Amino acid sequence: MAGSEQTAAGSDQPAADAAGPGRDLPRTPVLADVAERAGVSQQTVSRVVRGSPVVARRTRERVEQAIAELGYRPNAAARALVTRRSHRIGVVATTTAVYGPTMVLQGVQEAARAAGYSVSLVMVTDLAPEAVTDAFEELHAQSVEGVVAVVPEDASQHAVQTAGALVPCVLAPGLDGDGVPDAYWAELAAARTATAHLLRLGHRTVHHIAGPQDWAESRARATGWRTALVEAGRPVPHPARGDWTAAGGHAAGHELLAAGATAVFAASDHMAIGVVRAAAERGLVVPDDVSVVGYDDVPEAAYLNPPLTTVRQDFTEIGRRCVQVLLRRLASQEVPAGRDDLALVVRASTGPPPAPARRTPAPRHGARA
Amino acid sequence: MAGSEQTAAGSDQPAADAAGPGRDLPRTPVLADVAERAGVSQQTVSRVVRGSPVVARRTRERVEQAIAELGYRPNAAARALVTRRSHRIGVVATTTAVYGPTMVLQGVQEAARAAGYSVSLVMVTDLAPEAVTDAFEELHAQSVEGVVAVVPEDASQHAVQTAGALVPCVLAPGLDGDGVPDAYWAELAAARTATAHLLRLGHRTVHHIAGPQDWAESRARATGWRTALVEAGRPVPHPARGDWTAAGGHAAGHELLAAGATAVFAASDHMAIGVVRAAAERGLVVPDDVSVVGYDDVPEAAYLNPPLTTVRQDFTEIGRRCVQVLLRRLASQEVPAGRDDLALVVRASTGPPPAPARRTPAPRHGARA
DNA sequence: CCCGCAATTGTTAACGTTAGCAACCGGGGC
DNA sequence: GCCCCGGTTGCTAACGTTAACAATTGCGGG
Repeated sequence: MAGSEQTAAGSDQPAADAAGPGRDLPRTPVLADVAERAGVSQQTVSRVVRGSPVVARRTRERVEQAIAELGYRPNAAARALVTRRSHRIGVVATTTAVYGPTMVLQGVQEAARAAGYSVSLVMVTDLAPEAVTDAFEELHAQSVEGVVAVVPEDASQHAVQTAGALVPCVLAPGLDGDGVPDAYWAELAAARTATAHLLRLGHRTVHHIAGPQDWAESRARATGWRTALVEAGRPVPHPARGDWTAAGGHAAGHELLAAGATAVFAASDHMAIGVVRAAAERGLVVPDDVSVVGYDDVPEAAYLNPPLTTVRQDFTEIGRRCVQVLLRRLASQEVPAGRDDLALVVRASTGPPPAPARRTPAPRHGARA
Repeated sequence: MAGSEQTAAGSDQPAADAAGPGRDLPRTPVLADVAERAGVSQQTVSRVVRGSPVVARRTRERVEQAIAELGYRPNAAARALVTRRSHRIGVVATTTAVYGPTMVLQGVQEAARAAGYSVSLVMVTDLAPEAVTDAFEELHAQSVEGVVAVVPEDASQHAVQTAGALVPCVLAPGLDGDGVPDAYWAELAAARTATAHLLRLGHRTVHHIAGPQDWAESRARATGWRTALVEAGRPVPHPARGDWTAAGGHAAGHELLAAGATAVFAASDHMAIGVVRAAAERGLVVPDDVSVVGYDDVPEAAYLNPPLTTVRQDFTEIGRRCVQVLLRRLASQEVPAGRDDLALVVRASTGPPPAPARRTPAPRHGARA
């Protein structure tokens, strides 16, 4: 050991080490190379790299210098192999509702990185349970330590149960286990508030465009809407169903508007955009003839025509919470429950109904429909 | 075969898991377990797993059954260690302009998966060169075989050069090396077409809201806009600068409208949304008083008020192409050049100017600003 | 002057897989 | 009868790292 090549007059190409791979060979350096250069054992280098406190100061400095000179990088695969820890989490995300999942993804990435984890991504376009299961399998094959799923609850139900046995999973809102109800209640409450806002403006009732059936979020929002209506003793019209997109909202909007809706609560901003468009196509002015409320508060919401009243949601925070829950679960710690990032933000797309129940206001534009 | 440790009888542990793989121990099975069960060597199992053709049919079947029974999964880390191939590519993505990068990411993911690669994601919020370099370093530490970068060209310049020496990199539009000019020309041409469309409608000139300076896309689009103006011999007004967002477009839009713009070409749909809003705030009607063109064709564009004329872009395809280029480069194959996914789609946000040079039309709304 | 302790450092053996080569086997050509 | 053959299969040694334990050192106390 400590065969200092330098003293051995190594100006040209001496046998740098036993096997004799020339030192000028640009092979990526490994622990052994650093050890040789620093004149210590591999184990000591390993200790330095991992920040073990038992290394003498002088030794550590010498090793660190050797690392810097050689440009040494630990090999993740070797490390994962021996420690049985990959320091990697997986994300299964749907791509349907672009804005939300993306922001969640960002939060996940951010939090994971901060915690020393890297993230593997699998995006699923096909939401058949089988496809989702495949996604989990693939992540499992990469030996991720946990998975965050940003997919509709129903599609992932089976997959989570199957994969959950192999690797810890957290479902999107990040409040699973005992927390699930909380996430549900929070969404429900926000939807209820949004609906109540419309009722308070004087609308006799509020129509709803729900999201896809298999999302728990859709159900929570629909239930919140229904709750507000029932509490106020108003009729509960049959909800339309959208697919989170503007196109879906547009179709559903026409349907509702044809039925005489004066207030529409859409389960996503993009669907709300479609509703506003449908109204315009029918010669109706928002908010004079019809009020529209969205959900998500996408960045554009404040700049639409008219600016959209909506429920703000902190997607990034959701992503961070997912990671937190996952990591705590991995460490068998208690996970926090509760969610308070939802807030109604009132803008110009909502107003009193055109013809309130009791009063007959001066006609202002006259619905041209 | 596997019995070597047993004959050696070295361990004091009751054979449970020291020697024989305790069949009731729920440890995850490894190659050796399958080998023992199938009565063959590890090597043969390995060959079956990898689909090597030299295994006899009967043997293969026996091994496959053992694999199924045990639920064996190859260990990715061990495999990566010995083959020196991670079958993983990295993506560095900015999160600023949500729609584009997300769709690119989806294309990347899709293509990578199809090619047997998994993807590691690092999102950068801070676009300082140093932060971007960090992102590359992190991916390198995960021993990715290549990196796709969806970040502004300038921020990644340094990082790509640094990291490029260690691992192959492809920059977002996916046509680098000799292809870069092509991507540039395609964007330029599309912007030129969009601008020409406005001129053909009768506008004396067209104002422009550019994207952030450090994106090559911004420069290409601005140049295309300028080219169209120069070709038509029109004055070239000073362009405003946005940040891809509706908020930025809103501010820039006010600026341009105050300067009397009748036609605005925004470098992104979200900025165009901001412009339309700014127009509305000034009592201007789109397209009667001012025409607006966007870029991207986000899914909502067709449902805005009014539906937005814009340049369609196939982001997913871009992502796929990035992977293709990367993989071909890894195999030292020729990479294709060229890009033809851009197309102007004309909708209702563009029309003739309110007061063409020669005629004096009846004033219709009168700007209340 | 020796013992033991604490602080360091080194040695050995995994981790689960694949590559390279050796070994085996039944059969046909000479 | 011998040798070589292609088709299979097995053995051994890596790959780069960490865990567990052993060895070495310096130092104060008995």
